[in-house]
Amino acid sequence: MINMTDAVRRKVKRSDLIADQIKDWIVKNDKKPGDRLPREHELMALFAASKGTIREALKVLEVHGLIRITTGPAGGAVLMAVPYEQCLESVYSYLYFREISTGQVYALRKVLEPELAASLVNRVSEDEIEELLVLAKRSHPDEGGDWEARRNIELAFHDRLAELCPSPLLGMMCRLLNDVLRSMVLPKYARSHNVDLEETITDSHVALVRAIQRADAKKARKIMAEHMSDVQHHGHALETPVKRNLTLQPNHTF
Amino acid sequence: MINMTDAVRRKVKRSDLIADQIKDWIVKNDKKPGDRLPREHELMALFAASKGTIREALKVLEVHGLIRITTGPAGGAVLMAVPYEQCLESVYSYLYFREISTGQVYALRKVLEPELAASLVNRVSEDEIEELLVLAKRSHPDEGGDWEARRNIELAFHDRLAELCPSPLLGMMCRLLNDVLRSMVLPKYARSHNVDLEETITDSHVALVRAIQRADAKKARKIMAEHMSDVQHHGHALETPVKRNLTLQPNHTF
DNA sequence: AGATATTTGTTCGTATGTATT
DNA sequence: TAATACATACGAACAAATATC
Repeated sequence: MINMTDAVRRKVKRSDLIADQIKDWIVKNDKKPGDRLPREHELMALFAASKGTIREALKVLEVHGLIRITTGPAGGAVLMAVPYEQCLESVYSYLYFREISTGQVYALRKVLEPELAASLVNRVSEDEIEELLVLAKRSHPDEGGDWEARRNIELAFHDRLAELCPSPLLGMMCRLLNDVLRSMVLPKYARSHNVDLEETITDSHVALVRAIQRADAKKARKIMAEHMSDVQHHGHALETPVKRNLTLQPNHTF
Repeated sequence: MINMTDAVRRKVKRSDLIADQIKDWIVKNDKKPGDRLPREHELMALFAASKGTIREALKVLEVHGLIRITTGPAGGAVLMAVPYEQCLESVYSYLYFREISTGQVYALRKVLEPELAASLVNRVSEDEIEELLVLAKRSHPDEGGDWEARRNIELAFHDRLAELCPSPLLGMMCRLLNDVLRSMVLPKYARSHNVDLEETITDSHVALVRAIQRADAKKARKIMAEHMSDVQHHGHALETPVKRNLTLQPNHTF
């Protein structure tokens, strides 16, 4: 049965309790990103705890990505909108001891990406359309680079779509799947240089951007659905558990 | 552009670096849930850091839910599969400063829950079928309890489905949406005692379990899709941003 | 550019609590 | 019950970073 009390009961340490108290303080005082938390010494007085304990409590918020701590005068803990990477790191930890197959990832992308595509209609500027077009064309096999680099560009295109998504939840889920694909599946991917498929991919991307530009949600959803079928059939061959990861690799830049 | 180096570069503190080193140690030594990490003193020697720094590093892993630290002899840090609640807490932090509408939540459930239903075919035991049936019937308006209690039972049914899902990713996403609904949307929900709808909901749940029992994936998907349309239309009226939360409430038990 | 004040970061010593044997 | 091995908490001192004058 659903029982959250176990998770809550596990918080017996003073630092964990104080972490929750600080969270309550944030909600209660309606603090926004950029606002500063009280200083360590003030927190020590506020919650009647020693420096070490307060620091452990702040560490909890910092690990969640809720605050950034800087030294020096005018330093301290400032609130911030949690960056996506922090969320990803937690989800990676969650998935580490669970078996994921490539088929499961593709199955999810198949239903989520079409929704993503449709959600972007009337939501992207002309500049962003242009940016997407450039990115889409860069994944064409004639553009050079090796096979893996082109796959990364392809995923970067999907990442950009997710970033532009007006629904934070949908955007997060799509980026999540992209990252799982990138860091866990791609390295195992058989290097099957299927040029026909690669051209189809590029064409789909371009057609998709055009549909979004024309504000044709129905067409955008359809193109993405077909696109997902294409890559699913290709990737489905390797029905293997994905490689596991705990730390984020800084290889995502290109 | 996608640039993970910022997130990585932010880790300049010794404790964060050591946390990553411990993660690498876990992956390298192929440690599994239940295995123990070296003692504090050994870790101090291994990574040449003081007690406080090691403690902060362990704190990072503990916040992610990757280890649980117990006191006493034979105590210390033991590895564990990250509980779902820990993942949820991170996602809550991620969503805290982002605007989410109820419509976005329902739109996602509409595409994910049917997949969840289909994924359960041939994956649940007779005992679990029986358990689901009991749970399904408990949400009937004749079963007593107030409106909110019945909504919670309804969500508990969906939670159980997600727990049984063979795909960790899909299961996690569905539970996530349930929790967002429960803790952020339900409290605002107009108490519209629509008895007809409530009976329809119970019927759908029962029919769904029967379809799963008959291993009829197509029917299961269809029933869930219609079910999602029903509740979406009802909940869609309140197109408001959802209430924000940072700490998990232990109210989920009933 | 350099000194200084302010704030976090790190370390140590010690005392306390807690679970095992 | 007592001895133990360990984590937890506190306080004080010092180190490092950084904004400001």
